[in-house]
Amino acid sequence: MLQLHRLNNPSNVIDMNQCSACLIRNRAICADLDASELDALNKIGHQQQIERGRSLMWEGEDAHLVANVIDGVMKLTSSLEDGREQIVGLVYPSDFIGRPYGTTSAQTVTAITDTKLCVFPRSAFDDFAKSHPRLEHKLLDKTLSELDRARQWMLLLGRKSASEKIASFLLEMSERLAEKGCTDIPARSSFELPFGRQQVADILGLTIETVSRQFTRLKKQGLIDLPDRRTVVILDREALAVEA
Amino acid sequence: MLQLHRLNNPSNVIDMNQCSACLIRNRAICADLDASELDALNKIGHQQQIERGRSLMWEGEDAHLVANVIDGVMKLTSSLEDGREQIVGLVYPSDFIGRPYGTTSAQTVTAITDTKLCVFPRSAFDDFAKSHPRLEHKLLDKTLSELDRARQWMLLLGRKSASEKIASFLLEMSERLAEKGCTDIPARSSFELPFGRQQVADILGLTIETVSRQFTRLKKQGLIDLPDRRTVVILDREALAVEA
DNA sequence: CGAAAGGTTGAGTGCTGTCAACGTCCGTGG
DNA sequence: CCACGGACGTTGACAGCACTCAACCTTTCG
Repeated sequence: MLQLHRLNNPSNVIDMNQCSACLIRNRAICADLDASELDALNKIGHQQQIERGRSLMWEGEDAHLVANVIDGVMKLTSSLEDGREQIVGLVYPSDFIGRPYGTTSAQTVTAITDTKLCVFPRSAFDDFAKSHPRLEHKLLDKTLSELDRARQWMLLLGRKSASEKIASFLLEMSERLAEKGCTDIPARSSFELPFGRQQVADILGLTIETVSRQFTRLKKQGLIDLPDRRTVVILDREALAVEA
Repeated sequence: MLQLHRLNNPSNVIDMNQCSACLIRNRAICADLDASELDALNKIGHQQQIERGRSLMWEGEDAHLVANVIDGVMKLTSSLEDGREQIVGLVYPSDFIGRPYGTTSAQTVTAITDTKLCVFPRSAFDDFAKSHPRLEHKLLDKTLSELDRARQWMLLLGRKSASEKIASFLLEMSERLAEKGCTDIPARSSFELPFGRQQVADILGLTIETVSRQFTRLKKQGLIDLPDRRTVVILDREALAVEA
């Protein structure tokens, strides 16, 4: 009975407790809120699971919600009419999704892994944000960082060769995934990609064949190892950095 | 004497009057501020001219200031060690420059035309912003829009062919420049590019030769005309849209 | 075991980059 | 007025990188 209550009423005290136990509590936009503010925010939102492959919103369509990723990885994609697709952003735990103060989503948002979200109706969130400067401040800071990251990515897309793209990608992934995993080793050398080859291609603006060829080339040259299709071991980080 | 006073003391009443007479007053981040707030903001900033080709801040270096563009066009660039360069953003009048709450600039900011700026020391601006939610709100809204724009651009860089890039670019430029010019004609068909060919190439992730070839091809096909090296006339907008 | 999804490898082509020559515009100075 | 030089842009020849198409391999799962 209590369980049921928890599931159906996201706006009760127990949910607030969940919030304070939230793993991303310190990094998400709600980090600077106090208990009563958190309670108020909780009243307008709820947690939601979304399974791998499912989309939360679509490019060009009205987006009635915004969300925080609690666990899992999602992708933001833009597409051309003929089906060509580009991944324009990756969303990790504690990252924010959606376009506050706007109506339509400029990208499609899709779960790459099974994902747990904290979802808010956009209009209610907008009202809340406007009256809570500390939350807007956090959101601004995150958005500015995301903009810098997107622009760095533009350099990769516009000016790097396939081999440079792959090397840069592997290095960034090793840093990002280590970051989230909180490993002791400063630069973790073995990690599991949450992406298939096609998604790597969509991230780098390449074809799946080119990605595959570059992976095997790096393996043959001994810079990396690929024990299975998803995990990557960086054997020679220096050499990889030179390629990038 | 009064003139001199105006030039040397940006924080006086006369400057505030300049603000209220500012052409971009309604579109910049200061739009929602009242007279007294504007006065306070004015006390920490000043206007500055920057001539074509000069840079305001450099990639990777500490950026001690942020700014609003009043008039002119600037570019944000990222570069690789070997000199390859990508333009990752264009800054028009009323747009904001710099990274509040951060220390180093992720891009180089350079004037494409002679430019008039409203410059603020970053730390003073940060303090002001933190205590003025309406300004932060404006800034957040602008940043979110800029992020969407950057991501749309990533689709172009990663997935479009040279001809598609050029067509998309010309259409976007015709809209953007018309927007700023406030012409009566809804979709203006003749406009002057503020960029040389090399800069167009840096925007689109192409070489100067490819840009040149695509321009002449479109001219030969009758989709556009190029009366001189800087002005573009769109003759067949439909066909151009099909290419993009 | 068979089928489907995902990944690798090969052959061939074409788009776009590279290198180089030439053309055009414009300001400077003889 | 013309000659010159430099910045900018165009054009051509050629090469190579990455895409396309296709076959085949590997893994997964019913």
